[in-house]
Amino acid sequence: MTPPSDLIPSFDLASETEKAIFQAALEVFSRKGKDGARMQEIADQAGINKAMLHYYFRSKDLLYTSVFAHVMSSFFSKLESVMAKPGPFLDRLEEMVGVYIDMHAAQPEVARLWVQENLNGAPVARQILQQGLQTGAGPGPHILLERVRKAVDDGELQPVEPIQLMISILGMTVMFFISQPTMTALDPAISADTAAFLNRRKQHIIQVLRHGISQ
Amino acid sequence: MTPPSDLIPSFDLASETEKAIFQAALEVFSRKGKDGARMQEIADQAGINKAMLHYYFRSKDLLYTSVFAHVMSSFFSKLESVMAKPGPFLDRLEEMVGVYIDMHAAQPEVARLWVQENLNGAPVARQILQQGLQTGAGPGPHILLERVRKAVDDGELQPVEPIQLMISILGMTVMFFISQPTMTALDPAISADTAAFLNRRKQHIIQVLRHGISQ
DNA sequence: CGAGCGATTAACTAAATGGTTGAAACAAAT
DNA sequence: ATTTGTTTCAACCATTTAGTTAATCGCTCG
Repeated sequence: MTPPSDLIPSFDLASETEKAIFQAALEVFSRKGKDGARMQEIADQAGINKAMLHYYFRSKDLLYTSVFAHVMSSFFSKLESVMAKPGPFLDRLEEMVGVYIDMHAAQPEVARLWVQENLNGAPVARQILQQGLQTGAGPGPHILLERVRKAVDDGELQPVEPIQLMISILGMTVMFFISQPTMTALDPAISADTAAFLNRRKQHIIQVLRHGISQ
Repeated sequence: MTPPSDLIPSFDLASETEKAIFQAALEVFSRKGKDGARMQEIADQAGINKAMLHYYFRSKDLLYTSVFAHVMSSFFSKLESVMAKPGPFLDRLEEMVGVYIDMHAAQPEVARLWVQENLNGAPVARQILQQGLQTGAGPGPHILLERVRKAVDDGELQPVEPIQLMISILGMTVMFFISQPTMTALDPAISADTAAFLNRRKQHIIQVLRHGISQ
């Protein structure tokens, strides 16, 4: 069933079922949180028997940790690669906003899972970070912070506290995916054509970041 | 024990225990979500016997719905009263950002509960809205949307899609309270003096909204 | 005092949940 | 065909969980 898609010898010889479990777990955990999720629901969503969950991942805790760690490191590395590029900071920022929104549009569960973890006090995130060795996750968001500091020093930006800007960018890009039910209830145009809405969203964020909204 | 604090005949003769339950439920639900929360944990946090939860609120569902509905309507009414005031839109906005952040600083659980509900697909919020009759909740966020439309028409703002601006404001003000563990891990200065950080946050948001960050 | 009544509690129940197991199905190798 | 190893599953177990109950506390009022 599972053709060895490429010959890269590294990790992840994931079988179809393993991938199905992974995706189902991501969806359920991101909606209900670690404690709210039910193993049976994950199994149903993956279309497999509950025993398989424990066959591939030993326990609920391990399943959650695996999903969270994997998903975060893949997101971070993408982020880094964008921010590491050279060029004017605001252009980098513009690309980052675009990429970030596209990533979340393709997989909104990732942001939701990250929020769930934070609402819960981020115990698993802490544990992963302390083990450290994880996937060589590297500097992660620190790159963005450093880049902002440099841009301010170089006079590219008005003086801005890096962490403040980071929270603002994160908030503007991610908030929609976190509050989608409320927002679509407020404005039906969103669900009518979500892709178009998200394109307008990118432009809006860039506009605000560059020039603000005052006339 | 519970002195009839004022003679307003309306609702809410809540006893001390009822208030304790309410607050404890808010805290636990906001961390774990409706399904993740345990009635025992709520009881422990409130310092009472678990049976009292069912004595005052009949079931877990009813407790959650009560807490969510109450908390949302009180937040909305505050919001409305700020936006309804006259004066230049950007001044209103500035006041709103300040009030909003202060409210969340005083009770971060409210935003967290709202996010939990949204992550879960907002079934309870929907149900409450359909019943409608609830607390005369009124127009709620629509006031903000209308106000933005008017400000654009009057030439006070650059052309902005109201819902986009609303998401941006919400994102910038609320995101910190949702992602506090991650943010404090990234910048220890935050936990050193959170009040000062939040004041800088207000100024930053206003700066971005008014003029953006480009030099 | 003591009858009445709301508030409170420990002990209990039925159902749901995380996790286990032993056997069966399946595939590839010998 | 037999073996060997992996994948899959139904049935099962122990614990946890929402919800109940019946008894008790503590107050107020006659």
